[in-house]
Amino acid sequence: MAFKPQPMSSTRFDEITALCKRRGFVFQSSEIYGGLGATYDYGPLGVELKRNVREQWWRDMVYANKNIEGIDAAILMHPKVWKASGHVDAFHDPLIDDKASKRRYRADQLIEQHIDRLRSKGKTERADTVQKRFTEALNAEDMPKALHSLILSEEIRGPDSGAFDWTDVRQFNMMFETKVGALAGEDSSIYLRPETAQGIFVNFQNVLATSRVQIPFGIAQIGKAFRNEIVARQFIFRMREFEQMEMQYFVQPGTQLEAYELWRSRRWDWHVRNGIPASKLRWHVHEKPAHYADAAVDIQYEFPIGWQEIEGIHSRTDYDLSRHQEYSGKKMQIFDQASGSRFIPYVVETSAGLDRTVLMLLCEAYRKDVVEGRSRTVMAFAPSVAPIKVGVFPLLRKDGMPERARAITDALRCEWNVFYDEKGSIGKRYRRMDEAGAPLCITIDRDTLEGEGVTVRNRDTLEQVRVADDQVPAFVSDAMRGAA
RNA sequence: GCGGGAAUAGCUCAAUCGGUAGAGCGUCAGCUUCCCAAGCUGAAGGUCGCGGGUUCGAUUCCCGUUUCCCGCUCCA
Repeated sequence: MAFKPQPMSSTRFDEITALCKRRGFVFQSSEIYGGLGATYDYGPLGVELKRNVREQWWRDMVYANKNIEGIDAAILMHPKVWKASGHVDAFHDPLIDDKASKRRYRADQLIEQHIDRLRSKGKTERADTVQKRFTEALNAEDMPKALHSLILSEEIRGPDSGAFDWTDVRQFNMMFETKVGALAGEDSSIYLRPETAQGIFVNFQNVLATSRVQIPFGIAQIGKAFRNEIVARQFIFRMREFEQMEMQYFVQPGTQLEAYELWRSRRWDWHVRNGIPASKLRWHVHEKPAHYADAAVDIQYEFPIGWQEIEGIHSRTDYDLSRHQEYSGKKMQIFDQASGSRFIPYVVETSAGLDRTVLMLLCEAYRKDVVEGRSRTVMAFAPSVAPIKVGVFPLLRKDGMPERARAITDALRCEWNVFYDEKGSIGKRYRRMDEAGAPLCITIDRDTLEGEGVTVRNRDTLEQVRVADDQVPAFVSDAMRGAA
């Protein structure tokens, strides 16, 4: 996965994060205690935005496809899951820093290179000795320390600096560990899942047996995942606790690339439908897919901080199911009646970051423009994801306008998230709703009391139209579905 | 994780050469105004990021720590 930070042009990104806090989209976690790194909370507007994204995804992935079912697996899973998936090995790297060059290396790889060098110089005996000590160190109780002393005693130097100025070897475990009291065995440590996909794979047979789906079919899930990032920065783009929207699509071996192409375009279109212009999206093809994949591509969005991945579409082969079959001893096969054969399905994965999608929508929606010489800040959300759908105001706080406005608010409240406001000048109230991203504002004026209907103000065009009272719900409905 | 910078009201910032802090905006209460914020009045809100040290006294000086920003580094 390529992560190339671009030079920050980022007053704009800062402005967006500031607005998020000011208006209640996103707060830093545990702020009153000084904050917890790379962890954020969603405020009243943020939670609505996030819920809307989640619902749009579920609608498009689960309801819109008769062969896709949803699940909601636990965050805690049996430790063997992560052995089977390869995460235990892949997430435990012993790392060491060269203080001179400020570069970081895998400690085990430094030693392996050292051994290779000895061999190529013909110092076979010496290489064997080091190899033996290396193997011992890897199995040592304090493996990082053992590797460290081996690097020191062999006087292995920094490959880039030639210096001999190392930090300690530290093990960066990307998975969060926690304890389960009742778990049998020598170790009660278990992990908070680093991805939601495995919850789908381990339930593959359960879903197959209970939901009458037939291959090809998909299992969808939205849920939290946890990664102990070494460097976690850039607001909610990279968090230690984050939420994924994943769908694993199970297909006949040999048809995976067809499914891969299908989901590539489906996922791209979904982002466009949420209001992201295609010009701000691009494909990023993995030249060297991960060990389990035969094809992999990311959808990237052009954030103010540069092009960054928001979703991956990966053809994962039968790697995961095969591994679970091997580690669990349970069959992960499907019986094909037509041919009478059994096979382990291939899997095409769509894996989108929910928080990243939210951040993308925030960045895309944010704009400043000028209305009659006055600047305004607008969150131009698509109606489908806007946290507040309609603001309702009495033009004046008298003559029965507030009562009338409240009645209209209550009528809309059961279907839409509406916001009633009678404070301050009408212009100020419009601007407040602009910052919250409400697509429509309804204003009750004297003519409304005379039976002339209400005015509906469009956030983006600032146009106002008069709508009869009894037509308001239908008008709002149409607007929210994009008809207006 | 390393190096550099920063941290004062919700936000943007000021002041105190060491003697417990102000403004604008925002928020709240009211007034005014029939349609695009910065009209009027009033109020709330800060142990000056946190902990320790020096001092009669620390927001100010020193040390540590946390968080944020920038650069590097890492990432299935």
